[in-house]
Amino acid sequence: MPNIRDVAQLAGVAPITVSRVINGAESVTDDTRRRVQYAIDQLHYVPNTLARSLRSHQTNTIALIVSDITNPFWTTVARGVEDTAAENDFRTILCNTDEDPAKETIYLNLLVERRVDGVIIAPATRDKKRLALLKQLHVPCVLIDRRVEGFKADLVYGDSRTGARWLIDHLIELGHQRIALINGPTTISSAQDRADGYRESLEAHGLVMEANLVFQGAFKQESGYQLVKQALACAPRPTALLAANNFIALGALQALSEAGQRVPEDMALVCIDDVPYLSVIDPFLTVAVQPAYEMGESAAQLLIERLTTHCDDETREVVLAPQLIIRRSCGQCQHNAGQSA
Amino acid sequence: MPNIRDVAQLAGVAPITVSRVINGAESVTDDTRRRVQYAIDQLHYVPNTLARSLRSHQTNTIALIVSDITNPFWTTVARGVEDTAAENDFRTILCNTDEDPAKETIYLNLLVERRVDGVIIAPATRDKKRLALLKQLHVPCVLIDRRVEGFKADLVYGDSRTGARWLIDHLIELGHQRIALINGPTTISSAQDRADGYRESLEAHGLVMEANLVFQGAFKQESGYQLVKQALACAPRPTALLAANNFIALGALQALSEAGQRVPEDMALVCIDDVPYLSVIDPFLTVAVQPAYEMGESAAQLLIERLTTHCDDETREVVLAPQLIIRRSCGQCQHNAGQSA
DNA sequence: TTGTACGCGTTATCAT
DNA sequence: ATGATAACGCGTACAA
Repeated sequence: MPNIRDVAQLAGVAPITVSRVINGAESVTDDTRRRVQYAIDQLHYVPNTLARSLRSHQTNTIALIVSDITNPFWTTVARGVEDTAAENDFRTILCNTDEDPAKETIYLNLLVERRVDGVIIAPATRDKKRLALLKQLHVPCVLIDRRVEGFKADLVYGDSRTGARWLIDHLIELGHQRIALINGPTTISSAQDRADGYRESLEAHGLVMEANLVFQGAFKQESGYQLVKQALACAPRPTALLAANNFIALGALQALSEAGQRVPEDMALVCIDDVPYLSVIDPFLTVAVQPAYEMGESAAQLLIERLTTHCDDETREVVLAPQLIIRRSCGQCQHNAGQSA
Repeated sequence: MPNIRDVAQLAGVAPITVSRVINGAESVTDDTRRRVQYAIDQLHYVPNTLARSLRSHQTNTIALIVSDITNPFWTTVARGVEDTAAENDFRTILCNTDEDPAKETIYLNLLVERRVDGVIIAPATRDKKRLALLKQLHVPCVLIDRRVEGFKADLVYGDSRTGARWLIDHLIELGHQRIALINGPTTISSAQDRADGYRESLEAHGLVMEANLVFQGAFKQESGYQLVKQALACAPRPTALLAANNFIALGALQALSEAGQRVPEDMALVCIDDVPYLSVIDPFLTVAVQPAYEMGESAAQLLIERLTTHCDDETREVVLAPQLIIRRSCGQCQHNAGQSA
């Protein structure tokens, strides 16, 4: 593959002149520029980013580490990050940990090896040990979707506590009294927030949180499936379910379908985040949607600002409001930006 | 950020010794190794991949360029590629063109700038001009899902012609005579294959392909939606639809739902590739699934073989068989690896 | 077993 | 406006 010296030789100039042409420097005669450009075209020369980055100490690359790439919530976040990064001439490396701390460690090392300029991460656990590497090497970092206590970094997350509260408010207004929570791992702040919102709404309506109606597992379909099977065995049986995320809701639908329970006639179901593609068929699910794309945008914005200004001032925190979408079986759709209460 | 010389200095050795320790060379005393490792830990030293690649002319990175990252088909392909690459100690860069040739050009340049070792690509069009850059610079390339006539490269694709044939066979056996094809852009080989299979099956059953029952647009939900609305206006109306991919099927479901047409009572619907998440609710769609994961695996395997053997022998072609999944509204599922006829 | 010298491709700095 | 030189961080070739 041709290098800058090959081009320089063919154009009869010094390598630095080629560099100037590539980078659009002013101080080059139109004539030399033409000759250099001709040589570039002739040789199909493409500059080597590796060498460039080695010199400049900048890769123009950021990383996004998510916990589940199969979840449309995260792919939407990724789009927000990538679009914002691209607008600022940054490339994005997308990594998927599958909620596995070991994978997270591997990726963090890999990314530092590649000298990414910064990292946006949804940490697999609230343990800050793994993130320490970034701090030690002064790699700027933005936490997304999940807080990590004691780790100083910019932070972007959705207010899912409020989202959960709205959903439970909605169910209670519809007359439900026994509402089960099918949650993710409460070691993760977002799951904790949703449990908090669930409890707060119940209490605000003079109801008590019953321990045997609160289930926790993973943010996965299989977990939702298993937990809802358990929930259905409760006596008395709950009349409504809050799924803590979209995949849990899918598992719930699966379990309910197997048990011959119709939604919402036999069992009400609401969840945080929209359930992919489902509304095409039967748009009945009331959900509190987190602004995934905006979360990605916001995180990338914070990171890139830090990268370009190089100022190490106070960390910033962005909390984005959810959107309640109330859907009924009749097919009507009612979108609601404000609180439903 | 510390470099190899900082570590060497702290350990009281030469940089090359540190290099040897990092790369697990035998010829290092246990004592020096310990001292070096201590220095590495002390400084939180992480080797610089950029410099390493600059020296070795190898980035251990391949690229996968897909046409629609929102489609589960492609994310599954990506998993196959990434897993296989990772097993062979290669990293994968994932790029999404959204079927836009301009984006494709940009990505190809970007990837060459980064000196990826090889590229797996689903070309946005059958024009081989954009791919020429790879050839000129001797960057190994594997085509996936789509053929490009006159472009010599390894090739992996699913036999969707057979898939389409099976699906139409199935519909005809159920008694359907007027079957519409809702296709993608026939400039793409996979769409062409599906049209061929459609026609072949009709002819094999003594039916003729009616031009006004063949619709073509994009491999997107919106396109499927619009085309099915047109198809419903046909007189006499078709009794069955073949959607050329899963997103087109989603658009079809949307259009049918709006028109008050139930599937399959009022209109039969089959498609190539499975429709994401839908079977959780109502597993009624008969589909011909392409082995997406295996396609990714296979493509990565071909590419990495070429990278490691450095031999420029003949190009290879891998055609993978689809799997017919016949589902009925009653909830029964019948999986069928062989031909349904 | 360990070290020295040099080169990978590019750009910053300082000259001309 | 253009060029010479050195440096980024690492690994190969060869020497000690």
